[in-house]
Amino acid sequence: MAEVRHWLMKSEEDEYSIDDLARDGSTPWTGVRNYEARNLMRDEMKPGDLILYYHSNARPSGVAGIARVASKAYPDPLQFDPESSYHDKKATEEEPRWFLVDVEFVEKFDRVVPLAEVKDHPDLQEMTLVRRMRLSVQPVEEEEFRIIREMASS
DNA sequence: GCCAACGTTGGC
DNA sequence: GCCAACGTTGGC
Repeated sequence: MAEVRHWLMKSEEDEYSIDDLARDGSTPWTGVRNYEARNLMRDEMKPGDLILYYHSNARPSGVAGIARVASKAYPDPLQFDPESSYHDKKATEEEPRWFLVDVEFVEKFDRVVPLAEVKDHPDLQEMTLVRRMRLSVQPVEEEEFRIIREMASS
């Protein structure tokens, strides 16, 4: 079996929080409309990979828990839905443009690890979260994942 | 709510 | 194919 990889995925707390994921068990990660984020989901993620669940637009923003990749990549159904704000009229069933994976709940942290603490930690300076503000799906090193999980329980 | 960062679009 | 204008993300 291939090695488990680690990721970070952002969700606006008001839109879909770690509590929503805990309630639902799992959810299709709809609405990603950034090519780099799409490519990671489509080409790199596999079932069993672990995810830091990040709340954006929150008070404070930060890592709220852990989730897991629960499916292979498949086309985001909302791109075909004219009623959806995620509709993409250039996408067709034959040639989908946007892909997603299902994400399942693993655990909610006892406390959110705020972005400010991540930015302050000397061993987390290379994280995409610190260096590039606007990518909503991003790779995380195993060591970074471990450090943040530890920060949540201290 | 403001606004900086930065990805995307479209005119040329 | 450059790059200015535009739109969105997301911290604060």
